[in-house]
Amino acid sequence: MSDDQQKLARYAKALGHPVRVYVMQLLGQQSCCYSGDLSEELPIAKSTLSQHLKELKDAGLIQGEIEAPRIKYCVNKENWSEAQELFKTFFKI
Amino acid sequence: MSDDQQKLARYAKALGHPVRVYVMQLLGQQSCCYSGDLSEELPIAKSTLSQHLKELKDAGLIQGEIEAPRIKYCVNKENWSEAQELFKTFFKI
DNA sequence: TTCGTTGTTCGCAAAAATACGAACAATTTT
DNA sequence: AAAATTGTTCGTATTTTTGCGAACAACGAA
Repeated sequence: MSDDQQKLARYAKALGHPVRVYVMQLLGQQSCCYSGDLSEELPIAKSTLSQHLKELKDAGLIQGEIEAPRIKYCVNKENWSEAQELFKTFFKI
Repeated sequence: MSDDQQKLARYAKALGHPVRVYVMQLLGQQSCCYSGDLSEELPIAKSTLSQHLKELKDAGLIQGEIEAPRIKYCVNKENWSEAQELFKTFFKI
């Protein structure tokens, strides 16, 4: 069980929920977003959304920047690239 | 939250554990494998491994074929291709 | 038919994920 | 300073995941 397999599993796990996939896909289209934007579109409680964002942050896929009184979320490009590479290799693309 | 996002999340979830990534990666190199082969290489109980294989089977990523007294596991090519496409699009490769 | 091999299923336990509302904190607006 | 906005954290409950050993089932071999 290699290090890359561990990392891939970690990223996959973070993407293992529809809400989190949705968020990442949105951040692919528009570079940033705010929790409030998401909250309007998604049928979940704010606290639940916050937890999903935390999961993505903990996995390293996104990062938050304070822009008072809001928080601007963006893709963590470095880790996103890593995930991209890992999945690319995994699927032998 | 689209259907594709649901599917992607489902596949990602199935790949969200190192053991399961390991199994899929092995099946990428050699077309098939037996539970016994994996059991020797992985530091987990047979019953635990069996559960992980069931997860991959339930997600549609692998399929088992009886080859008494063993079970031959292979990649489910159709679903694997689907997953491949979904991730490809997701990562904009 | 009895034994051995292979792998699943069962029963259990502990940990993690999911989800919600209420309370809280930080900052801006009034 | 008071009120409004934004989003996190807390407390709680439910469900799912992970893991093990023991028991079981299916089949081939002796």
